[in-house]
Amino acid sequence: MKRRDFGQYCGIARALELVGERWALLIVRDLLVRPRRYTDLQSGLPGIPTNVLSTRLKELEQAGVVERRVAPAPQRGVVYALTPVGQDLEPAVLALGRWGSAQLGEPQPGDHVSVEGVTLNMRAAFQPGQAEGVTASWEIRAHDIVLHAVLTDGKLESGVGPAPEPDLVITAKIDEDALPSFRAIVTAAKSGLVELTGRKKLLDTFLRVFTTPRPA
Amino acid sequence: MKRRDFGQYCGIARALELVGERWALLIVRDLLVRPRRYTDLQSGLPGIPTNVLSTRLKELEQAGVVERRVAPAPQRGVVYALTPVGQDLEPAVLALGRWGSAQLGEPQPGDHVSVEGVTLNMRAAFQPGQAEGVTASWEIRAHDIVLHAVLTDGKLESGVGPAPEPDLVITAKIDEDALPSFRAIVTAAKSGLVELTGRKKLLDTFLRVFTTPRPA
DNA sequence: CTGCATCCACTTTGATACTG
DNA sequence: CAGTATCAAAGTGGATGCAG
Repeated sequence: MKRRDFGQYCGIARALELVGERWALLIVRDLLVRPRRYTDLQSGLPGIPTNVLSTRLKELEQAGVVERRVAPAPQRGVVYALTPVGQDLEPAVLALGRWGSAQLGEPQPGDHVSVEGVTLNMRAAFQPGQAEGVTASWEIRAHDIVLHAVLTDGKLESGVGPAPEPDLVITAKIDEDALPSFRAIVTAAKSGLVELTGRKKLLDTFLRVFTTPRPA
Repeated sequence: MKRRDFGQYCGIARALELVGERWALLIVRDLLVRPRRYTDLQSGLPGIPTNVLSTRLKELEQAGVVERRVAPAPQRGVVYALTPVGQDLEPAVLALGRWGSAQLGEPQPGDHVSVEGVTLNMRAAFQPGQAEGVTASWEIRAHDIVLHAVLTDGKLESGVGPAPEPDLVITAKIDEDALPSFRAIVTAAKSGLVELTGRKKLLDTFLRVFTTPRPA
């Protein structure tokens, strides 16, 4: 397996050699949220050819970014997860996501949204400066998407699924045929198109702590 | 010109659609340092096929990342520069560069180093926390590479070429046949393999402010 | 079922040559 | 200087096959 390189001794070039190929960073994005199986990745990345997914996983494994685990006793099967090196990609992925979010136009017909995507876009929107000292937890729901954000003294933990004891559950009322993207959720929240269960005042906190800078 | 997209309404996917193709971010890297002409880019990116450079520049222009300027009176010709949107990519490029720098092994035979690469790797190594309140300027030299870093009350300005009135000129003594990468420069500085002109105590400051985390 | 491998049409890349 | 033209090789997307 010969790697095509850029012939530059440079951190950026190296990064692109390791995770710059098509679909690679989207695989990493999904794995940043939680370990996934082959078919999970496949369905979370609509349009990825199966052989490309297979190839990428091998390359990422060889690059030391992804780890292939054969799950043990109970639910056996293969699970892909990020190595510590792979997890170190999070700041870079979030930075890219911030920039990309500002360049998002309207959803194209055929676009999909995954929980992983929404979770990462939420993390990208996180403003540590606005969160200092804040402790609170949210559960966010839209269509069939459920995720949570837990702030503990300004530190963020986030992931898929319900929060254990959410201070506030935000259910965004998004049009049946519209996409439940993070942006759409925030827009809904700003317009009051949400159902709130819990400490309703924490909605403003949420909107302050998770801010997508307006696209120019 | 049909864009292949990822079918996801997600900031990361959007970013990859706009600047995720081969060579694109390296072009952006070079332009983050200074506007360049076609042939400058070509020689700074050894190995890029000319038709690919041409195609990328058109795509990046259409994406609103790069601007094609026909230079006026004196030195006429075409100059490529980043738009404000393109400049907003800097945090993402630096984050990728930080990660990639940690994954750099030894230079491969045939690897090149460009001033643009060194400059960006230096910016990626910048630790704002260590620079608070610091005002100083350095000129860094190695082989035929010359760049500068000017800290004004903790704010960094950096670029190619000599500094106007450098507080310290650091000339790294790097083996004739070794690459003058930023990493090599830092290594040389740590080993005292440098020639210093000016306020020699600022070498330690430099090393503290520009720190590449050790690769694991 | 999951986790791929194989096959094939199509597109992109890389290398080189050439032009206004 | 600033690209276009050409063409072989590699990579991608889509469909299908198949073992555990």
